[in-house]
Amino acid sequence: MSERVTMRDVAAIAGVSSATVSKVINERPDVGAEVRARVLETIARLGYRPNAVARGLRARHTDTIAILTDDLEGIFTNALMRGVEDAASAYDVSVLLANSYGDPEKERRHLRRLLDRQVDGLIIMSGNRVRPRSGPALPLPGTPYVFLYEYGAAEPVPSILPDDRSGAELAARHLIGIGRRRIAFLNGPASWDATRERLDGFTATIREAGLPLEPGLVQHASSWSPEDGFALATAMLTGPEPPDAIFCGSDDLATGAMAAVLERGLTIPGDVAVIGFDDRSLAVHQRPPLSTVALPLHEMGKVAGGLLLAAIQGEPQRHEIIRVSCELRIRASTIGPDGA
Amino acid sequence: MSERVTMRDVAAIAGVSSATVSKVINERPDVGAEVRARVLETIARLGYRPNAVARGLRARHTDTIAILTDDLEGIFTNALMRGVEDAASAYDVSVLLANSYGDPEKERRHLRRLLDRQVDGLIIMSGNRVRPRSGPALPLPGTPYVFLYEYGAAEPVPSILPDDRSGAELAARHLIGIGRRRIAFLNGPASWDATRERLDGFTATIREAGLPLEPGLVQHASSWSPEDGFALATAMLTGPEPPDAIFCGSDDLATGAMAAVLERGLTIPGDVAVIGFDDRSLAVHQRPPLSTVALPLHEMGKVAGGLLLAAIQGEPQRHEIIRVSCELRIRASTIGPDGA
DNA sequence: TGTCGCTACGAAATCGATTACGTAACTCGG
DNA sequence: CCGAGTTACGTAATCGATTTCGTAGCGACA
Repeated sequence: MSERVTMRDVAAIAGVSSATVSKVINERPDVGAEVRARVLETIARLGYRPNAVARGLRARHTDTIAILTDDLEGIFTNALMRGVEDAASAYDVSVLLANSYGDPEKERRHLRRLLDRQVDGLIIMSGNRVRPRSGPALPLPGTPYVFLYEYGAAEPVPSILPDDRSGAELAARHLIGIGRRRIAFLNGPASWDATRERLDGFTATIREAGLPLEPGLVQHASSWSPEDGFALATAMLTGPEPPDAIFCGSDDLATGAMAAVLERGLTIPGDVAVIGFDDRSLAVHQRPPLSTVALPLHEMGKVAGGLLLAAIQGEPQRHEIIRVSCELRIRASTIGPDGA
Repeated sequence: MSERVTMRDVAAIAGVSSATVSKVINERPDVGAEVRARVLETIARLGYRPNAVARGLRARHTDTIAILTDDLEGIFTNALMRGVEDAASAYDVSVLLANSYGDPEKERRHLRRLLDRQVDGLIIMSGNRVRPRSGPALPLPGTPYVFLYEYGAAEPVPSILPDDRSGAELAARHLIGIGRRRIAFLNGPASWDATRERLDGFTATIREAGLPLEPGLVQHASSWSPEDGFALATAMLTGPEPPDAIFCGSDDLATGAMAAVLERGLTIPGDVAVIGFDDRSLAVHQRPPLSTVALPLHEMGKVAGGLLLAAIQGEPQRHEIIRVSCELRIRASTIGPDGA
């Protein structure tokens, strides 16, 4: 229970007023070199640290932004948050994480608390409450916010998304480039916006190359799970003309698809090349290691953080959807020892 | 930039003093029913929310605790944090997450910031700075803290760990129970405390059952990766007397081990039963689904949160290592269609 | 009726910083 | 040598709540 040393203590010992100490800390110009040195020395000697709560009260900003997410497993949040932190650390702003785990009530509570806590801005990865399906949206009084990895936001604020369409194009072109002719797309659930955009990119590229695009080659799974990937891939492979490449909507789907290929005694990538989407860490540990289209999570976070910080500094916010390019990660499931 | 409504506004409109408003909010007894109702009505009508920063300054507590972690991937942190949040929500305390991603400098900065921010307590899952290998530990002035999932803490504070020893016993007994006689232990790196404890539990159980315990049956991997699991399991299986069961130190190791078993044309669990440790989400998606010893992450978080909150309420802290029991999750890799 | 004890409320200090403003001391040109 | 301008520091208000303490009003009781 040792009493913390306050600014007054420093001032008294250094023989100046607390206003001067404050000026030294905030590096204001109107303080002499001699006094500054004495104050600095006293601060160091006493181990003084400013009380951020008191500072926040008076200064009317807390140098804190928050991420509001509902990512159950925290799979994507980690990388996204790291990007945001990288952007924020340049401004000496710290980042809070509030996870509702998909519970709207929790989300509401979190949002209220964050606002009570006077965060300077919000990154929203969870739109249940802010843009609810029904009922009024929670007002965000004067607090800037941006959407991150949230499809379909209509507010007049930036919204940062991966470039799903061009990501799918990347995958398709890669498979075409290694000589595949019957390329299947094992897409995610049709209800997701991302799958539609990826479908567009895939279809355009395949059509452009003059390759077949039969209904059987393009399927929507009903979830993103490996189990669904296994089931759908098995169905594709048992058809009359099986594909020689499968582009999967997620690494999990691809994991299941690879199991299906191997179980039928076919080789990867010799008989069937497989490529995923996301680049989750499991991708590299697959046998064979899974080629994939990497989601630019870190970069997306950086962009979101940068825009939010700019908005906090007073820059006007426009409504724009910012697409961040995906990156192709080529591994052994498309170019392997038994391939090409 | 709409000015936020303050307590004074509420007081003025309700025709009372701000002291009274404060009392209503904090549910103090000395306020009449009639006035209370009027204040409450005014608060609701104006949409007033108390400013947590101002409150924290005067009340000298912020109703906030923080988790300091260095978990790069955030694999365990998510579940742990959820446990902490569950414990904290009963006290209406919110939980901050600070991740150093293994960078000691970042950890130092986070810790300083959290203390500046006057958090009421800390859960430490990252001991670099608090108990550094070299150099002085950062003092935590009057702020209670507990260690969570941190081996080898020597401070006079509680330290919450999984019961690794009995977890290993659980696995060994299960394998014995399904009739296996040559049980191998593909343990994690020997430098980790947990592996030693698991080894103790495993050895004791096997010895007690009178089963063989040759050096070849007990191996340490040099990492926790599937690749190492694959390599070591392959070595075990190509020996003169291959095991009929493999207990792996992590689900990742087990994933590699299963691949090794299958690649040699053996069946799981028919020829070789495989069981892991951790119960990461990938376990259930394996083919076959992986039996495993589940780390009680959620419960550990709850215990840690509960103890920290108790300490904040003023209860004295003892130095004790609290072990939380692991749980056996039996799936098809030990009891499957081709097994038993 | 006078006094004691409660109850219910308000005035004002307080938490620990930031900041607008006032003012000595000093500089410098005319 | 004087007045304006600059520099360097201090005084005091302020941020928005909590909390201590004082007191008006009331009922009860002797």
